[in-house]
Amino acid sequence: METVDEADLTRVADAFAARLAQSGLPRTTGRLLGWLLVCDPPSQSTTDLVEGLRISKASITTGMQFLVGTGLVERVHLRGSRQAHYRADTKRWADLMASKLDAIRAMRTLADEGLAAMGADSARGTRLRDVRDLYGYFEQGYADLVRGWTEMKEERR
Amino acid sequence: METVDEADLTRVADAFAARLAQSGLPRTTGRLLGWLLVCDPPSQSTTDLVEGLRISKASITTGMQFLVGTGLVERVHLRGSRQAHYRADTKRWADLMASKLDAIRAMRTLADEGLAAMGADSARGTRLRDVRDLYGYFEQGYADLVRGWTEMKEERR
DNA sequence: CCGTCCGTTTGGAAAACACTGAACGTTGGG
DNA sequence: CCCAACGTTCAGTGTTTTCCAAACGGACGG
Repeated sequence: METVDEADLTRVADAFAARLAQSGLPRTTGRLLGWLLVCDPPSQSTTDLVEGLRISKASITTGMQFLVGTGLVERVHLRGSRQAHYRADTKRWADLMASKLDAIRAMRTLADEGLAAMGADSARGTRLRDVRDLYGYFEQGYADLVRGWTEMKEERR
Repeated sequence: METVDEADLTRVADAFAARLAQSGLPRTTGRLLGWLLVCDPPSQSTTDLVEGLRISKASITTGMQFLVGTGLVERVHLRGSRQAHYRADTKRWADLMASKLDAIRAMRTLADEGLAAMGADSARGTRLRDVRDLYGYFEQGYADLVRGWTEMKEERR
């Protein structure tokens, strides 16, 4: 059993962080999340994280507040230790994908409201109708996708 | 033919801007894009925009550089006018939706690379495998969605 | 009741960002 | 040849964000 190079793992965590940063997540928060996906053991204490990622305690607190808030990470209490431990909850990543449906729906709704604000049949509405049709299509299809995933997970139970 | 209240339209444009701002788009750029979806006439000169949106010339230049760069807006030259005119190109919004596929794929790739960096069969890889499966599913399904849209548009031609 | 070990809050430094007015270069009309 | 109009670039300002060190407060062991 070959041991895994820790430097490789931090690189993986940082790669995740870089990608997540493009979605607006702060760098340190992304590093926390990425690290929790690859670390060993899967549950890490604050001091573990400070040591492994060279991030201040303060940043860990704020980052974890967000991650625990979204459910992507859960706090666990390990017996025998008074420290807080954190563990990635991969089941919740599906919620993250599902939440994008809200963004799509919001855009479709916006287009509908815009159309209502003008004469819905006027030539001026052509552009908004295009936008609404596009988002309407994806709203429908993406909702099916999300449903498909959850159903697949349920029947595997 | 009832005339449309211009204040209502700026409100629609601003609503779009607010939504797009949540995706990281600067406020003024979002207002430009929203306005071009509802304005009349559909093609607007820089001075039209300065007047209608109370945005500085400079911001219009930089905002339009981005919007034209993504293809969401196109520059048109109206005969008889030396001014640059901008028009929303709603066909390109589909590209925007398609580009999200890249983000999904990037995440799936990241997970795969992470798995490769560790022993792929180790128990440690469970979390990354979960993530990869999720993104793999959505990568596949979303690609089908995008394809469905383009095919639908092509056969309507 | 004291000292130690936690995590959180606070205050602030540094950097990134959005937006603007003004200066600039270019182009067409007179 | 000059003037006016137009878009771009530049430099500066105010705001927001990210991150940390230090102060703080609570809980447990002795």
